[in-house]
Amino acid sequence: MSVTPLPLKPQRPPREGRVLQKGQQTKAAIVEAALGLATQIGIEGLSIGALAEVTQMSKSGVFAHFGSREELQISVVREYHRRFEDEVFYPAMREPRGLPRLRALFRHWMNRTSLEIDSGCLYISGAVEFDDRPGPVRDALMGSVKSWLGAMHRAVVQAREEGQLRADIDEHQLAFEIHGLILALHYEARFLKNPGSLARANAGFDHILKLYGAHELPARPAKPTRSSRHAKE
Amino acid sequence: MSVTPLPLKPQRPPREGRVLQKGQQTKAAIVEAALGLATQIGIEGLSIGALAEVTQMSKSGVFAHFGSREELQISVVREYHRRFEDEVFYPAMREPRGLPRLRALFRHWMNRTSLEIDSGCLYISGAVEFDDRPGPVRDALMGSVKSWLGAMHRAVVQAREEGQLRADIDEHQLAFEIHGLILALHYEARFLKNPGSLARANAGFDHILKLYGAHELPARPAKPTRSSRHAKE
DNA sequence: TGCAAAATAGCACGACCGTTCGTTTTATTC
DNA sequence: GAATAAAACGAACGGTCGTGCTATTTTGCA
Repeated sequence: MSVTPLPLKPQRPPREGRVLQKGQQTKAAIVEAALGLATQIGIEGLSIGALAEVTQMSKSGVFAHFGSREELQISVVREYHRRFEDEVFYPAMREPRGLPRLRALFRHWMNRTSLEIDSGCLYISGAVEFDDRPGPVRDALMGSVKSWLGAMHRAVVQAREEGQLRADIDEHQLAFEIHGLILALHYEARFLKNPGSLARANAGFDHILKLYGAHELPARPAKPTRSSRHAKE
Repeated sequence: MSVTPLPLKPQRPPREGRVLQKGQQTKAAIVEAALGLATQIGIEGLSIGALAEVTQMSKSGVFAHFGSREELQISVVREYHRRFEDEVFYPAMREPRGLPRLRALFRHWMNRTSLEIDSGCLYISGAVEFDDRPGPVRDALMGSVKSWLGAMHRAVVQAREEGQLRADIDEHQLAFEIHGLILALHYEARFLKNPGSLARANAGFDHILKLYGAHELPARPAKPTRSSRHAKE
């Protein structure tokens, strides 16, 4: 009992040259379906049975690709993160740093959120589902959200460094208020079905920029800008 | 089969004089426990079994008080509504109409939300759980939320009528942004465990008032105020 | 104190859940 | 083609769920 069983046959490592795409292919299809399900009924609402029905597979067939429901949930979170990056983060990063990039981040975020009025947002529903349920799913979710909010925060910092925002602002405060606009949009549009929420979120962003913006201030930056520090451009 | 079965004994209506408070008493205790459970794991997470365990009753004993899980959920929503009113709405209504009352509404709302960082908010988790799940529970939830947001909106309108806010504002816009602050607070404090969220929500409210406030404007109201229309005070 | 009604318990049901296991089908390599 | 590994299946298990039925206990009033 306490003896560690030795494998009768030496366990050869899986061959490296092997491509074996069929498995990955259906796994991707399952994750795709799971993502659609999860955004509508929540990550916790995901069930192997329902997923098997959608993908026309057997329960055990679906299950085998993940080994556990939790691993499936994590895969879904990771896939959502990847898409969020592709749709919101990377496009905005092509804009010049500072206010243009901050505006682009918000614009793409709004675009995605407005689509998610119909489909649901995993970062919002997930936050509610896992706000006091520790575990690897929650960790994955928090990691993704923090990485995104961190990107927003960085954009605010850079905009201030460029002298495009008041020098005395708290960047976290600005990011917090922007986050609130997105959350209010999602809440009032998706749950309450209030029309006009989209316009209000946009107007809110303008209000924030009006309050924090350096429009009235002279063009001299109060702090050394990043471009001056790096002596480029 | 198609014959409507007649009751062998004539069904007498329940006696009116009977008081029988024991039932209502344990029912209230069940709802109390259910409320605690629901704020933590969600309305959909409520289960008769778990509730029976908490209240030291049998499943069927708990069940009998409601007749269905859905009715239990509705009772929980109603109880939450009642407490929200008692804790946030009524205290604020004792303040004079206009800006003082608006400030009080927000202050009490903040107080409750900051407590709910630990316990959870039914209006927020419920919105996520029922945003595309029609039915009586969702209706009850939406009714409560709308009634509360309506009260906030009314306070904004009155503050403008009193000349304490700019005359050209959109009251829905202001209410929307305030709602966003609360949502961001709940998200960042409860899920992300970010410290300082409370202060940021408060600062956000001040920013909104600074932007919309009539501080710089002369005291002449641009529109007839409610008090002048009613020629009182 | 007796009695009817209300309140609660006990039990079983069908449905669905995640998971395991042995088997069968399919895909890849020789 | 055969050989072999990967992938998918099907049935079953133990568990929890909401709910329906029938007893039993408790309650409140005559």
